[in-house]
Amino acid sequence: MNRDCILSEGVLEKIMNGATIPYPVLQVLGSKKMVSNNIKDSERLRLLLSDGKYKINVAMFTVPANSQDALELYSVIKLIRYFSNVIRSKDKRDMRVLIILELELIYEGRTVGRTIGDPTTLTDNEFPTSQSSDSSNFAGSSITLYRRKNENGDLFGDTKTISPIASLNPFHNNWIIKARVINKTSIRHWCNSRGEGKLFSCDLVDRSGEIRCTAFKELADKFYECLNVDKVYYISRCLLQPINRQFCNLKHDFEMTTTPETQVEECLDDDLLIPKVNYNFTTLDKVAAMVGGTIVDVIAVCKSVSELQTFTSKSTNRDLKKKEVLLVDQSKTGICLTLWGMNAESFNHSDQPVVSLKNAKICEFRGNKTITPVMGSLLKVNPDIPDAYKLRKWFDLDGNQVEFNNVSAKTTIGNVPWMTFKEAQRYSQDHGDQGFYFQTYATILLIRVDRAVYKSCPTPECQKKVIDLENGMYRCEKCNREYPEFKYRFLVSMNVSDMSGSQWVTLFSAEAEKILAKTAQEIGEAMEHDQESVGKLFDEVQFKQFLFKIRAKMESYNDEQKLRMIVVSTSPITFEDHNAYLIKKIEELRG
DNA sequence: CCCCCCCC
Repeated sequence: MNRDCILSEGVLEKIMNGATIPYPVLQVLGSKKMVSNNIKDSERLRLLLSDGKYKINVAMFTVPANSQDALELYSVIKLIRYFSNVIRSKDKRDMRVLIILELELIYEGRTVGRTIGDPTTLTDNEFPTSQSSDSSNFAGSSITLYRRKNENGDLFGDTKTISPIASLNPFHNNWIIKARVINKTSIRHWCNSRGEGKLFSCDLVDRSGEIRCTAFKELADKFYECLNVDKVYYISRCLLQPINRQFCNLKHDFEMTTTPETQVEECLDDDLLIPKVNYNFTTLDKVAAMVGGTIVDVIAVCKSVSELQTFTSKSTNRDLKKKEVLLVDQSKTGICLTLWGMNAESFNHSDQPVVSLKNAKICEFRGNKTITPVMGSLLKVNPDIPDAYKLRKWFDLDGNQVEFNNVSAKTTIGNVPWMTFKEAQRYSQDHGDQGFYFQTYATILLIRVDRAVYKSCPTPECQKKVIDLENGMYRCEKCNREYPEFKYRFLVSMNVSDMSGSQWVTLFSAEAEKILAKTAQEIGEAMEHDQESVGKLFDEVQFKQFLFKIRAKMESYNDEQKLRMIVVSTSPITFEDHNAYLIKKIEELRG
């Protein structure tokens, strides 16, 4: 095969003069592992590359950790992402290099087996080494000369150029950035098979861009107090590594790690030109299409907020607090924001505010997407930014009336579809196995008083029914233990009816307590002494009407398929919503 | 070098 024509002949001269040529094809004529001071780094290569006409020996490439490809002699590669940049070498000489962020192996070296063409070496003199072509990207913004008296003969002692964050890369060592900390995590400990330690990270911005900086172990302690949110710092001598986009959506190809040589110095004359937060918002319709685990920035209106829910995790036995917020935006998409712990408790905004989230995680459960803040996320209510005002205006003008496509349908908030019991029974024939949610406006007809409460295991995380040994002890089969006491719990079976017919439904403690306005303990104790009063209490609830949100699922009992319906929430009916549903139904009937 | 972030 004649491969003489496959290289992008002459392209290196253009690239090394600042041009960006899409996907140049080059040949590897040599490679050498780079060694840098005190940083163990076997994956950085300095490459000798040829375009068939010219060759350069100043191409740098960080081999991705999972790369299977070997860049052996004579390989032919295609550059996917790259740029040329001026760096200062150890001998303080400026030189222009080609930095390759991503490449594709086209032909393995052994199949090519020779040098293509007769390339001549392009030397430094043939391409410019002034910073001008780089700085033009940041139009007179954060490239400033930082002059300072030499106080301690230290790093900032002589005249230095402040580098834009966007220009940082692993091949450029003598940089200083002037950046604002816009977000900082707390110190977190980890322990896994590879070891243990602690860390924190913070996000840094300047006018050119943003980057994450992480400090590990003793450096976490050293720098935690030195770096504070909203403050501006001069930072230098961190290690740059390719970004892991699974956990960081900052717009940068690299992230930084502090080293023992890292210098941090607060900039006391706070530079107002340095922005506060760089958002990169994704609209909710796009969020819905992304895979679980992705980190995104979103801005949306809180259409509704659930009650605080508290429960115990079955897998970890931990007590959890949760609140669900329905987020909507102009893409007519609704998505559930799940808040946990402190975030859930402190979120008390029922006035439909705008919220912005930086670095929130997309979660996926049975195909339904939700969003949740994670370590390193930044949640703001009514942020003072143009996007927030735009959204506010849209929602107040017409967003309120829009019907949203809720992509977190299987949560207790948002658009749970209306169905009558009869419709739900029919729907369950095809969809009952995986379960579904619906809502209906129904009347309580009958509560089974005798079995409304049961004696449960006193261990909070168990809840299993105990056996009364009738000697003052109660046995839990699940815990395989006997206890001197038990705890009453609700398991209420109720017959309710809507316009289509009646249905037996189950209520657990939270909802039963709401309807009966008594705790399971109170009812249980009353049952022991005064069954009549309990009967009366249940009579009072009879014929009361609620909007029932129900989870329906086909379950098998002794080889028999049975449709089980669990009430997940009861609330007073809003006739506005119910009427809108009825009108829609009537219009459907009229065709 | 973390990357867990909880529930159905």
